[in-house]
Amino acid sequence: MIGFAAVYDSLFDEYGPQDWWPADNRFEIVAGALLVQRTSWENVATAIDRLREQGLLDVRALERVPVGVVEACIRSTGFYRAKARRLRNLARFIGHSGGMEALEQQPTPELRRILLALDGIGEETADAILLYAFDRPVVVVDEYLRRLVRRMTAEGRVSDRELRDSVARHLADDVYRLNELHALVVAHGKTSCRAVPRCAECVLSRSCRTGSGGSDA
DNA sequence: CACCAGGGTGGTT
DNA sequence: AACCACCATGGT
Repeated sequence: MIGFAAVYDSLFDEYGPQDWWPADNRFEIVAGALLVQRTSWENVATAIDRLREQGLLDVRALERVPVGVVEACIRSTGFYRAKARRLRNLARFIGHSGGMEALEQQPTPELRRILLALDGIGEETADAILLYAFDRPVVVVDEYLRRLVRRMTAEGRVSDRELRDSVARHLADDVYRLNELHALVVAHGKTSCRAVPRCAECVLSRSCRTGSGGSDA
C-alpha cells in the first residue's frame, strides 16, 4: 500500500502550490495540453503568446486558419507540423460539437472516450485535459509518477491501473489535490533528486535535503 | 557532442 | 502486449 496522502503532503511541503494551469480560458488549456507534449512549458508559453497575438486561442478562429499559420506560431514547441494539424483538427472537432460549453455537459467517462478518439490525444493528455480544463477528478499517470512509485515499492512493475486505484483511494475526488499532485510530481521529477520514501512515513523532502536514501539509478 | 523537456502514433515482433 | 523509430525545437 502506497501512502499517497503522505506523498502529496511532503511534495506540497517541499515545492508549495504549483498553480497549474496558467490560462485565460478552458480552450487555452486544451491547446496547451496538446502543445506541451514532450516539450518544456517555456516553449509552449512562447507558442501560446503567438497564438494569442494572432487571435487563434479561439475555436472559431483556429478552425478556419491555414495550417501554415498555426505552424509558424507553434514552431517553438517541436513536432510543429503534427501538432499544428492536430490542434486545428481539435478546434474543428470542438466547433462541430457545439463548443467547449457543450463538451462540459458530458459525463467524465464519455468525455474521456471522446478525447481519446482524437488524433494526437493519448491517455496522459486526455486525463490532463479532463483534470485541468474540465475540473474532473482524474489521476494523471505520467512517467515521473511511474518512476516515483517504482522506487517506493521496490517491487518492479506496478500497472497503471493499480497506480490509479492507489492514488484514487487516498485522494478520491479531491480535484484540487489531484491537480496539485500531478504538478508536484512533475516539479519533483524535473529535479535531480533521486531520493524517495519507501513507505508512507518516509518524507520526500527530508530525504532530499539529507541526500540519503534512494537506491535507484 | 550528448541529453532532456508536463507524449503519441504507426509499425514490427 | 511489449518494444521501436519517428516526430523537431530549444536549452544545458
